[in-house]
Amino acid sequence: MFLEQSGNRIGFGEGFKSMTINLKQLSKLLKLSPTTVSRALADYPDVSAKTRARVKQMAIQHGYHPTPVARRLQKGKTETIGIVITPEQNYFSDTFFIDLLSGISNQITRAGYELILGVASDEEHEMQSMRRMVEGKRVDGMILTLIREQDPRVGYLLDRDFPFVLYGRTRETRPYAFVDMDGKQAFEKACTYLAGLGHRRIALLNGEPGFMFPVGCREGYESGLFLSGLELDPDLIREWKHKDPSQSSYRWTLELFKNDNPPTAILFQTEAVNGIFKGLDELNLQPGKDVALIGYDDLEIARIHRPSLSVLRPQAREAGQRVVNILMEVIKGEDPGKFQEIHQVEMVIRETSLPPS
Amino acid sequence: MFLEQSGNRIGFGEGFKSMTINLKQLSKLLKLSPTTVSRALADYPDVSAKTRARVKQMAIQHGYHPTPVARRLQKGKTETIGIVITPEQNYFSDTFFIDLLSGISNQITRAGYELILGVASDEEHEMQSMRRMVEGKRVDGMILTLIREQDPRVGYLLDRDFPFVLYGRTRETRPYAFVDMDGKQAFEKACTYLAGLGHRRIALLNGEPGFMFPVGCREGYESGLFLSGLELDPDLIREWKHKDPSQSSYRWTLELFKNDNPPTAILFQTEAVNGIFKGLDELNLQPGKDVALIGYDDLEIARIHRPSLSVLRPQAREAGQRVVNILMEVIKGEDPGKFQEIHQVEMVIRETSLPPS
DNA sequence: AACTTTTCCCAAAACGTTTTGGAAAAAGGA
DNA sequence: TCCTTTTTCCAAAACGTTTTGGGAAAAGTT
Repeated sequence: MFLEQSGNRIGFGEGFKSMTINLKQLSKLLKLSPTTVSRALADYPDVSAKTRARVKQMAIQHGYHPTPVARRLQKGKTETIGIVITPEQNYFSDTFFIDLLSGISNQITRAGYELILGVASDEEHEMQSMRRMVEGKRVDGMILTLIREQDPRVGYLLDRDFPFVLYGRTRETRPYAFVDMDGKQAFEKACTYLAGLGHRRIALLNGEPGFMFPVGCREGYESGLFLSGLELDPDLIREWKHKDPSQSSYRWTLELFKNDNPPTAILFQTEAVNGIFKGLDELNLQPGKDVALIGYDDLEIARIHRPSLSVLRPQAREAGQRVVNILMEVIKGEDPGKFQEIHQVEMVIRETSLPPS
Repeated sequence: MFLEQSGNRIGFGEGFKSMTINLKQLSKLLKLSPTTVSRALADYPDVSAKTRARVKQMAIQHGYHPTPVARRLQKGKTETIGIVITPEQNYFSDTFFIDLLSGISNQITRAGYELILGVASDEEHEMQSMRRMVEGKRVDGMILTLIREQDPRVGYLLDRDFPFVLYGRTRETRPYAFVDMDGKQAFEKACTYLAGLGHRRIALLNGEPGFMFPVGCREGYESGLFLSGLELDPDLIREWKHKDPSQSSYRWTLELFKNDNPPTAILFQTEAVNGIFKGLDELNLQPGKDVALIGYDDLEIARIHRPSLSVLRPQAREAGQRVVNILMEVIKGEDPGKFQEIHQVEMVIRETSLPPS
């Protein structure tokens, strides 16, 4: 292999300075001032239609793009949004989260902004990664996910008056912007639906305590039982762990059926479905037939499993887009308290939500 | 809710300009020139130890961080690395990919750089997202994953002499930097191991054609057969699709066992394991007992499944770190052809790799 | 024709750093 | 003491934009 051929790529250490034309050069080419060229490209009204066209054409011809770094310095904005993920908490196995991220990313791009990603191994690093972004002046705003009941990140950002939007909610009295799914309404709907089918023993295999989402799930579950005239039986409520959803939900599934009066239906987050299937299999119970199942989140497995899983389906992409749009408003200086959205969740009935046998 | 209380957060539209102290202010406080302060913080030798200490102390006291945007402009670098993911191709269900990303992210942070993320819905958007980063002067270098045999991204970047590193390889004669797992060696090892146990009919349920990784897997598989004195039977090779690994691998599993002389062992990428388990279940075959299984990638399911799955385990975190370190060298101007790493993959024997019954 | 308004353009400043190219002060050597 | 070297600091320029605050020319008005 001839390595000599790489001799012509010297000087890439110059980064964005090399390669392309800049404003001054372009303006020289056009025999105009940089001012006019800049304003022409930005569609200011004080440059004639003719020169504007000429400028734009020349810009395209030479592939000119204003260097973002320079614009950012002048504008005093980073044009950048930060997000920190913690794979430890297994959020990622979710196609749901990817959809959310996809909505976020696309909307950010549309706004001409950038999304910078931090990957933290635990709660402490999560905070550390966020502080680097905020105090290091690397972002104009933050997006937070996987919110805890008491979430130090929220207090931190509120104290600094730094723009942010939550996907989810937390226990905090000061106003802040968020987009959340109506987990309560979703679980209430699923619960009353099952009760309507005749189920009397409905279990809840809930997410990890400490996080905010399971709180709403439980509220919806209890409210659903109440509306259906059913008693709450604490023995029918269990909580799995983020660290290994499959393992813990498997154990708790077995546990649920040790009951003298076992459940005929289970509500849960779809993340936990593998453990549940495994548990039911071991108990020789057919999912959907012997035990009705409704999961929250429409993961791939829900669709491909036979019988296919009835689910509650949050619109993650849309939510992601809303999060970004709201964050842009907050960055502009709008009052975050004005932006508190709770999105409805649709229920998709498939094969695992039959009446009790 | 009293919204008036947010009256004190006016003016955040100023972005990073507000909030914190800048170099000039800090230098005034210290009665030094900005030059000296800057150089003191950067540990230049031409500032006395005493003032250096004084400067650093004051900087910490006031929480001063040089504004990255300004530094980038001056240095002519974005201090930013780009990566584009395409969830469509289902890469993300992999804890493996998260580990890779985690290694990448941490190493980038350590270098004081930023990782910007693009999320593309398909191949075309993938290219578009990358072009935005490269031509828009938003990054100093790119990281590419999920490489295809013919990958237009590689040609594009080579043509522009733009720094990049592949996680994976492609068919390209010009020299480029990459970090790859030795899929060939891994599959060869797994294959000879199974043959050593007495298996004579070993199937390969390979990844999607068009991508580069399955090419190595197949080579290793064939080489393993050869080394073990076994014939290659094309009927024992099938390929699933990225779009729905479970569904397609399920179908191909059933297909494999329609054979008059069915396999007693299957090699595959762990992504496809759900489909395989389902297929075997339907055929009343016990994984591990009736059919030996070795998957590539140590996903959660491999560990928690009973029987637990024997796997080939790539060190994703380390690979991610290497990718970044190499990219930094390439950005500095080093010859990319010098950096071509192939990492060994270890085999973890668990419960699904027994001799044939 | 003289004055006013509108249209179109531009020079200079600013954004917050780092780097360049000295220069003054201190220390060392004769 | 005078000259040389070393130490320590700094003013000014530069990075590539956008914005500010006009100003000249053209068009409209009387």
